This record gives sequence, structure tokens and C-alpha cells, in this order.
Amino acid sequence: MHQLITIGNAAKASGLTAKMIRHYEQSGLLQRPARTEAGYRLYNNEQLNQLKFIRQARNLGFSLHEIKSLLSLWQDPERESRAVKLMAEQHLHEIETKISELQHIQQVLTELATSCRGDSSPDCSILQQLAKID
Amino acid sequence: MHQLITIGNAAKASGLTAKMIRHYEQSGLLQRPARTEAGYRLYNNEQLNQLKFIRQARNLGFSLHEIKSLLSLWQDPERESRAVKLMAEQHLHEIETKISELQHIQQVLTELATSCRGDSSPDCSILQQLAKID
DNA sequence: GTAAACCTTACCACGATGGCAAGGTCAAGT
DNA sequence: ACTTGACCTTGCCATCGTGGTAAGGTTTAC
Repeated sequence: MHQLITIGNAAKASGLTAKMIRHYEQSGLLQRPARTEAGYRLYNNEQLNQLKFIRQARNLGFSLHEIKSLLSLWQDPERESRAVKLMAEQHLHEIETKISELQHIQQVLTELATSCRGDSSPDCSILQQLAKID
Repeated sequence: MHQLITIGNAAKASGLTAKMIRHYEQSGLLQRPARTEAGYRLYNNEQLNQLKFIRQARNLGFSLHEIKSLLSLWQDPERESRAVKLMAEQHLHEIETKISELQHIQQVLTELATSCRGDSSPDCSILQQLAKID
């Protein structure tokens, strides 16, 4: 099954865009694929799976830098699952930190929005609060 | 009290950096401040309050574009508090959407991290899941 | 044979911030 | 008066991930 597909089809099959695939190659996530005589990129099945892997990891918010490591680990038969788990936990920690920050903002914004009458008068507790000198 | 301060002191007093203050001026958030003969920017008290306002709004995650609107509303005695409240609610909605997205990621990552033994063996359910073809 | 749909590279853009370089200015200490 | 250090100026480049556009070459289908 050494089926080779062009970048547009690889994009469709992976859920990425051709633009992103080229960018990932440029960023060193992917090895340079084969080319036709005319210079068209050709992807085999293994490379397509790598693209899908990247997409899954992107959907979980891993950075390209992190994904580069994850791909290395994936392709390394000598890896220790410890290393992978560590990356997941670190990323999880960042996610949880961001959630906390956003929840704090959510709380403040909710209070502000609630306290503002929101009518045609210029009096606005939101602006008052933003302008407060603390 | 027409006390004029240079950008470094305005930065300290507002909690921004001089770099950011110049950038906000460049982006049209702030009117061009007075200058000394040597070209140093000089900020008065009203402008300092604007800087503090910007910082508060930035801390709530408003974009510079949104802050430009908020500043306009703040300075407009004819404003309707409705407009301000609407902006706050729209921003709140975006925040809540982001929180939901991150919580979904959090859930998946937690499951993944839990399911991986994290030892010296190469077997790793995280990688298996990322590589899954769905 | 031509048109549509694909591919190539090379640029520029976003948004908000940081960094660095090369230079001018001011204030304090000697 | 002179030096030193701390400030200020502008301008450019970098980040991160993605999108756009332009100018051109190639393949496919009719």
C-alpha cells in the first residue's frame, strides 16, 4: 500500500490545511516528503498518520514545539512512557492555570455586567470600576 | 496639579511597560502626549489615569481594539451604559467559550494522563490515543 | 486545446509583547 | 567641567500559529 497522495488530499484526509502542512515541514516537525518530477509533495501512509497525530495533538492545545517532542517519542521504540506522561501532565497543568485565570476574569466580568444597569443613561459602574485608581 | 511625568515613571505608576505605552500610542489608543524639547514624552494626570484604565481592561482580557472602544465610551458624556454593558457581556461570552474549550481539553488530558502508566516501558496509551485513526 | 483545479515559492498580515541596537539627554558624583 | 549611569528616542526583528495573496508552473477533465 505505498499509496502516495498530494498535499491537498493529505490536507483533506488529516483535517489540516495544505498551508499548515508546509509550515510543519518548515518547522521541522515533518521530514521532507518525496516529490514528483514537477516538485509536488507526495505523502505516504506513514506520513499521513503523522499528520493526523499532529492534528490530534494540536486539538489538545500542544504547541508545535511540544508536538515535535511527542512525535520523536512516538517514533522512538526505546522511549519511556514516563516521558510522555510528564509532557501530558505539564500541559495539563498549564491548561488548568489558564482555566483558573479565565474563571477569575469570568467572575469579575459577571459582577461588572450585573452591576451596570445597561440603559440609556451614561452612568456605568463598569467604567467606574475600570477607572478606579485602587 | 499639572504634574508631568516621563514614560518610565508613567510605566511604573500604571503597571505597564514603556514599550507597551508607546505601542498603545502607536495603535491609536492614546493621543500623542506632550514632549520636552529633547523629545521625551510627558504624561499628565489624566493620561496616567487612561493608562491605568487600559491596564485594568487588559487584565480582564479585553483586546486593544475593544479597549479603544471602552476608552471612547469612558470619555463620552453622551454614552449609553447599554453600550458598555453589551461589550462586557460579549467579552464574557467569549471568555466562557474559551473556558469550555479548555475544560474539554482538561478532561481529555486528565483521562490520557491517568491511563498512561508512566514507567520505563515504551507502552503508552497517550501516544496510542493520539495515533488513533478515528 | 483550453479551462479548472491543483501545485510551487515568497512575501505580508494579525495581536500583544519582548528584545536589541545605535544614538541622544539628564542628573549625580568626582 | 567631566564622566558615568540611568533614562529617553526610533527602528527593526522575533515570537506563535494561521491566513491571505501573488505570480507562476502542472495536471486533469472535457
